[in-house]
Amino acid sequence: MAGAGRRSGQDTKARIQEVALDLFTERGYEATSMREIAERLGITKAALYYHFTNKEDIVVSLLSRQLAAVDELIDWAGKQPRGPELRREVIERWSALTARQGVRMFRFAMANQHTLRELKPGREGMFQRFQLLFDAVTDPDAPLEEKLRARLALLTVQMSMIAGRDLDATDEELAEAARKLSLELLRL
Amino acid sequence: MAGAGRRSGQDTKARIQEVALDLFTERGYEATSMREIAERLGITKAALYYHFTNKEDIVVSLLSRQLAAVDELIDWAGKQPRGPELRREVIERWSALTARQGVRMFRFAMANQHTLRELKPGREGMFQRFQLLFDAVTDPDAPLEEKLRARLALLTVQMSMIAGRDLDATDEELAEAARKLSLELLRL
DNA sequence: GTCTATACCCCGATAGAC
DNA sequence: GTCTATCGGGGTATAGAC
Repeated sequence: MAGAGRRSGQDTKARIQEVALDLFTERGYEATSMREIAERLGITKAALYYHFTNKEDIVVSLLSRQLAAVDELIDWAGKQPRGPELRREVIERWSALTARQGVRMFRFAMANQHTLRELKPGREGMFQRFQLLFDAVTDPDAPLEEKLRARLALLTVQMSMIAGRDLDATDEELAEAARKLSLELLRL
Repeated sequence: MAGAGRRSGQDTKARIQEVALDLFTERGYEATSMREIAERLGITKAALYYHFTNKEDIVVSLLSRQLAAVDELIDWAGKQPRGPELRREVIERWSALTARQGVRMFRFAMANQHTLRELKPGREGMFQRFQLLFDAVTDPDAPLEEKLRARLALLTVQMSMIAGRDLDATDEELAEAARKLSLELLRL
């Protein structure tokens, strides 16, 4: 066991992420100040800037694992033959990803859409990532309704986590219901 | 015709709302500063505070007409007998409201969810308003999936305006496709 | 390598002069 | 009805203590 009076940099960094995720989710990214984060941890604002280059960097660090998983799904989908089977499989994986990565992160992402749209961590921002997933699930020549259907099916998984928050069901039950409705929208 | 060199207070107020709606929608509420709004109009920040008590007041003034229409729908729905017929009619009115009030306003509302959740203009905030609409459309004893279905059906109308933005269709075509999918979700 | 002190300029908001 | 001046607090940058 390490001494209690000293903290490693790794430890502090993780604690910053922990506190930041809580505050960003509760009050929103913009409404949360660097001073608040620092105060909760008993350190100064400047200490945050040792561990992260700026406020945005904190949020990017929080999302990086999620984004890597999404990128993996996009790459996988790009290599498969198009069709109803792919659509079903993408929804299944997308749904599993949401459940596994933690509903907490996705609630955070949905609640801070506007902020996140500006960020470009790695590949090209999550707006473009959604676009890529949409493309994997839709035929480019499909009629408007079909394209909209595909987009809504993917968004349904996340939307449900927000819209069903008060429904007195566990996150797992909610995710399962969302998965079913999502497949239904794609007529699978 | 009024003289061109003088502006009435009404005029200035309307011009502030115009510029603010543009900026709030493009860059988001939090990312837009009072100075930017003032600069675009060739006045100072302080002048804004003559016309509006604070930044939030501008956004509330922009939403007031929309909210009045939503309140009307809630009140009407509350007086009708529950059932599939009411569900269909609520979706139809909700959809028409979205189209009529202007997609622009709803894009703004969706893009700034987190900000708007804190506001309580008049009745009780738009989070509670959604809740009331949900209640009108769902049986309290319905299973989880049915309740989620109702919520998603209502949200689909708005979500489509965001998700289908790149689909190279007119707002009217998009709204019509969304209406159909929304009814489909409710199995009507 | 880890953090504090301090200073910068922009933010929303207010007071008071014109 | 609009301005200037000012306030506390926000994100950010850096110098330097340990």
